[in-house]
Order: sequence, then structure tokens, then C-alpha cells
Amino acid sequence: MADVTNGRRQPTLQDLANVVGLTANTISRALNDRPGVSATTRALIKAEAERLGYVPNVHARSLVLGSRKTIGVIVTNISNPFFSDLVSEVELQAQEAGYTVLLLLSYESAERERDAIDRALRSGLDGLIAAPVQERFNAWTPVIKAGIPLVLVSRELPELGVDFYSTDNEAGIRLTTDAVLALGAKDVVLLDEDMPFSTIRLRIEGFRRSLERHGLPFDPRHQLALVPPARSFRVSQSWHADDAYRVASDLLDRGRRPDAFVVGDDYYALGLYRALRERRIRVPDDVLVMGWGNHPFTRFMEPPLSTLLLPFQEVARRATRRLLDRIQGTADDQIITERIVPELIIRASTTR
Amino acid sequence: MADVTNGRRQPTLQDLANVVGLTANTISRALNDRPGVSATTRALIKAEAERLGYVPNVHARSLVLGSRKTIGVIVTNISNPFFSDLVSEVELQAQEAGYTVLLLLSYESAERERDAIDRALRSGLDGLIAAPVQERFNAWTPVIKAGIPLVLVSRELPELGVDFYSTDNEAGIRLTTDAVLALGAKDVVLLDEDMPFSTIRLRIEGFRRSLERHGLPFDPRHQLALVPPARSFRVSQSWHADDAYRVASDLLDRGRRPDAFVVGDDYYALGLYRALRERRIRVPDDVLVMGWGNHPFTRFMEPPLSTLLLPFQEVARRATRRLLDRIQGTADDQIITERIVPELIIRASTTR
DNA sequence: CATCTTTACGATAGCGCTAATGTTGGGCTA
DNA sequence: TAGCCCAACATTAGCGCTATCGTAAAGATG
Repeated sequence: MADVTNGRRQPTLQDLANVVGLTANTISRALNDRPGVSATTRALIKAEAERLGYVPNVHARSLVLGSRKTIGVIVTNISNPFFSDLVSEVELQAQEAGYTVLLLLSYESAERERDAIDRALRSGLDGLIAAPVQERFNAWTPVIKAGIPLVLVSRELPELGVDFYSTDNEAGIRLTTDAVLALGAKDVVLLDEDMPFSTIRLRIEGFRRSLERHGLPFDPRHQLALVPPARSFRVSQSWHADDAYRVASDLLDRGRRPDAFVVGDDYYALGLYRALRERRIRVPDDVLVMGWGNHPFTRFMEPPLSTLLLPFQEVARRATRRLLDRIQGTADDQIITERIVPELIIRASTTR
Repeated sequence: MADVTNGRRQPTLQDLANVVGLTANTISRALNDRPGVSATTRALIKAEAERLGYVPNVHARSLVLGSRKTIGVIVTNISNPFFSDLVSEVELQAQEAGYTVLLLLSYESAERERDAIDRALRSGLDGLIAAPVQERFNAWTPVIKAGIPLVLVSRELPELGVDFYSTDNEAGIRLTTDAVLALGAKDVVLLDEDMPFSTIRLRIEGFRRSLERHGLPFDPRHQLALVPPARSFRVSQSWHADDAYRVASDLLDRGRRPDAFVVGDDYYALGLYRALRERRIRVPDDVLVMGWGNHPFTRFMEPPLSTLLLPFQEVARRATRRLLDRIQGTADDQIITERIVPELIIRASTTR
């Protein structure tokens, strides 16, 4: 077989045209199922393309079409099951729409986030789905300026004026807190991360309101146990559980004996369980424990942990659809803010 | 300020050239720090580019340079901590080398894998890191044909003749099995997935050899408990643990009382623990349990699970470096096959 | 002061593709 | 059979960038 590619690796449209005896344009129309080619030549061309292993050059195609059929996803780390589920679902949705996914990780670092945004801009993406690291929104303004559709998830930046999809943290904390209060808990402690995220602030605020609705006092010194921020976001590690173990142990050793714990992450419950077990405090008899996130191991904890199923798949689905609508120009010009209510999962840790 | 972009969204090199009064060529040289521009004009150009928010068009750049500075990663699902760690590390390494990462998921489906490969080829990637779904290698030959550097991880396809990096499954199963045998176990059961992967075959084979080295018989009907393949790979779920629970319960209810379990995934140990607990079989007093993977929850199981730390980060690091070497043409033409030995982590579940 | 070199830039071409516009010839109608 | 239409192709141009070569002016050299 003659080398149609003139020594180049991949055959081009022109190579195909030379072989078939037609012009590159016709080949392009044939392969992309555009009109203007007879059925027989179309078949011939497709067969020849297959035979030569022709793969269209996306660089050229992207250049002329102005699109790469790629959306970017910026999240802090995919070791967090929430984000891995989110990214998985985005990939699935994008793939079905003929888009591929560029993954950029920020590792909870503002600097890395800035870098990720920069790389996203330089990658010629059609759109971007992002869970921002921080409260400062101006890191994202270049994306807006560049006219690249942006949809935020998980953490809101209202100043940006872009679509936002998230799990409903307020509804979530209300569901979990009310569940233990309904069982008669009078002294509930919220064990959560000590970070200045809007999500966490919303949780604390919602927690406070739930207590007050039930006529219970809220004193931050008594009702809050804050876990120092995690140190590494690179790998799936259990520092969360460790830190929670330490914080819970301290609290218990200071003689505090709440009758219920509500936590901001299932991993905290893992550490909390150990602290309680060591002190022979029984769940649920002596204390109720309510998780957050429905991590895969929670069903197998002893006792099985009541927790909150976060609808991250649904968040991802809606965010991706919205982004694709924006990319394809089929979106209305309204700015959507949706918070999807999570689902309470009651297991033995809050059953009496 | 005059609209230099003629109504287009993003300013181009030409726009910049018009503003500064030079040619696009000079602008390009200035911005990319290539010689042929005086220091003063270079500074001027950069300042102007900054002012106008100029972002180079990657599509055009990729077309002329023939590279997109992007590597693809094909894995089955990122809900598996192994793969999420792998992808994270690849992203980190790639990013440091100035590359971005395109994520493609195959969900353990041969069909989806084929589609992912197809999309990878059409995405104009510079290279590809992949954990194949199946044993059939011909799905990957188009990648080789297209001349795109490919590095496999986790699952080997020797016929392809490409670099391969993995954790050492044989060494791993030897480490875990020998650990329980060293404690005097005489009747060990391997609880593993019932799938035709080379990794699992290697585990079973290594398990058999370990038994025989210790003068113990290996009868598949007694020493093997196989868990049906997982049903969904989309989300982080605990079907693994469920299935293992069922298989272990069956085994125990048939009256089998092995003195040690070695499992192929920490999630199996989670289900196994429950099956044992329900039958008041104590770990480690009545039976030893050895995990696999060092999932973040294992330290907090009761008793803490001995397990195997899989060096997925190291695998990712080496694979990425090798791929980048291949892309940049700095690799020798040898085909590397490396298996990195995992690290045994002894906890209470195998302590007497 | 003629010649050579160097610096700083411009002019041109082309990467591989698609969109827009031409061109041809065969079939149809009146 | 003149006139028209339309399917099936070709021709041309251009997306935004970089590489290559060309050129004018300034400086170096004897």
C-alpha cells in the first residue's frame, strides 16, 4: 500500500481526497453527514476513511468551529466522595452530549485555584463547572470576561452572577438536627469543620435555629465542637476522623456529656464513635449520633450510622445540563440558584 | 476605549498588533519570550496584552504546534479511592509539567471503554494513561496506530507492548497471606471478586502458592469465597460490602469456620465484619481478618483492620513521568514493566 | 569609508479543517 | 428543444497562530 500520508503520521482530509480522487471539502461533507454528497460516494469515502484509519484533527476543527467540545471541571479534590460522584456524573452527562471533560484540581488552595482557572482559560474550553475554594470571587472574573459559560456548584459566589447548584445545607442541618431533637435530645453538639466556608456557616446558623425552634439554648462554647481544617487534600486519608476523634475526646474528657451529636461529615462520626467507645458511652442508648454524607462505610458502622444522603448526582446533572444549555445558547438569561434538599437516612444510631 | 476586537469577544494577536502598531508575528515573539524583540517593545507588548486581557487561542496554537499539552486518563471510575488517588496524582504531575488532564471514564464496561478510546483519539491528546477494563487488547491498537504514547496502569495487556506500572499484586497477596499464616492460621479463606481480571487471577495464584509454601492444602471449594462482580460503578456505594456480607454469611451458615480471612478489598472486610459479629465470632480471637487497600475507614473499624497500603500515588507518579518522557521524546525505547510492592499495615485484626 | 555582522522587525506561508460561493451536467417542463 | 432547476461536486477563503525567510538600519571591523 502506498504511503498516502507523505511520511506524516496521521492521514489528513487532503490525503483522503487524493486517494479517492475528490476534494477535501467533499470528504469533509461526506464524513460529517452534511448534504451535497451522493450516497454511493459517501459510502465509498467512509469506507476509505475507515481503511486508512483517518481521525479528524481536532485542533483544526476546533480552530474553525471555535469550540473544542470540552467542558472543564474545577473541584478541590476528587478523593472526597462528594466530588468524585459529582465529577463522575458530569463526565457521564457531558459524554452523552458529545463533550469531554477536562479535570482541574485546586486542592483547597487559593493559589492552585487561580492557576487552574488560568489553565482553564488557556485550554479553550466551551464551559466550566466549578466548586470554588474561597469566598473571593474576583479570581473568577476572567472567566466571565472571556465569555466562557460558568456554573458554580457546592459553594456560592453571589457577586459573580452565575448559575449555582448545590445541596441544601440549611435543609440538611435542619433535617439532621430535628431528627435527634424529635427523639428528645436536649443537649446537642454540632461537630463540624472550623473553616470559613459559606456552607459551614449556613450549617451552624441552621443548627442554631433548629435548637431555638425547639426552645433550646444555643451557646457556641457548649453546642459547637470545631475540628481544625484538614491538612492534606491530595489523597483519601482519614485525618478527618482522627481530628474529630481528638476533638470529641477532649470534649468528653472535660466532662461534657451531650445526649446527641450532629456532625458535618461522616468521617467525623467515625472518629466520634471511637472516642465514645473508649469511654463506654453507648450509641444510641447514651448518645445519638447523626452523620452527614452517607459515605459508603456508614451502613456498616456499629451501630449503623444515621446520615444524610447528599444529592450530588442530581446537582451534577442539573449543573451540567444548565452549562450545556448556556454553551449551546439555548438557556434563558435568568440566573438560576437551586439548592436540592438532601434525604435523611435513619439507621440504628438514632433509633430508640 | 475603542473596541479593538471588531465586535468579537476575545482579542487576537492581530488586534493587539493593530493597537501597538506592529505585526502579529512580533507580538507572538514578544509574548512567548522568543528572541528578536527589543526589551522595551517586549515590555510594551506584554503590558498591552495584559490591559486588553489577551488570552492566546489554544486551538490555533495547537493546530500549528501539533500539540494540545493535554494528556488523557482513562479509568473505570473515580469513586474507587485507588483510581481517585491515581487521577489526582496524575493531574498534579501533569500540571507541574504544563499539561492538563482530560478525564474519560469507562465504568468497567468494554463498550464504554471503546467509546472513551474513540473520544480520546478525537481529542488530539498528546498522550494517554489508562487502566484497561478488559483483557482484549485490540481496543487499544488504534491508539498505538495513531502514534499516541500510551502507558497502562493497574491492568496489564502485554500484547500491546507498552509501558506498564502497577502495584505488585503477587507480592501483596503474599504479604497478607503470610502475615496470617505466621500467626498460626491453618484454614485461610480468600474472599475476592469473581471477575476474570489478571489482577485477581494473580491474587488467587499467589494465595495458593503461599498456602502450599506453608504445607497447607489449597482446595478452591474451601479456600475461595467469590463475591459476584459489582453492579454499578457510577457512584460510591457499598455494594461491595453488601455482597461480601452475603457471601460470608452463606459460608459461615454452611458451618465453615476458617481461622483467617484474607480479602481482596477493604469493603469486603466491612461486610465480613458484620457477618462475623452477627454470629458472635470474634476478631481477632476466633478469626483473623486481613484487608486490602487501606481505605480511610479501616483504621476506625472495630477492631482496626490490618490491611495493605497500595502505592497508587507512586504508580501514578512513575506512569506520568514515563508518559511525559515519551511525549517529549526523551524516553529510551525500552518497554518498562514495573510493579511496586505494597506495604503491609498491621492493626488489631491480625494481632494476638 | 567600504564591508560585514547583528539587531529588530516585517512579509509570507501554512497547519487541517469548514463555510460560502462557484461550476457542471443531467433531468425535467412547456 | 430552449430554458430552468438542482444534485453533486470543485474552488476559494479564512479561523489564529507560529516558522521561515527577507530586509532595513545600526553598529563593528579593518
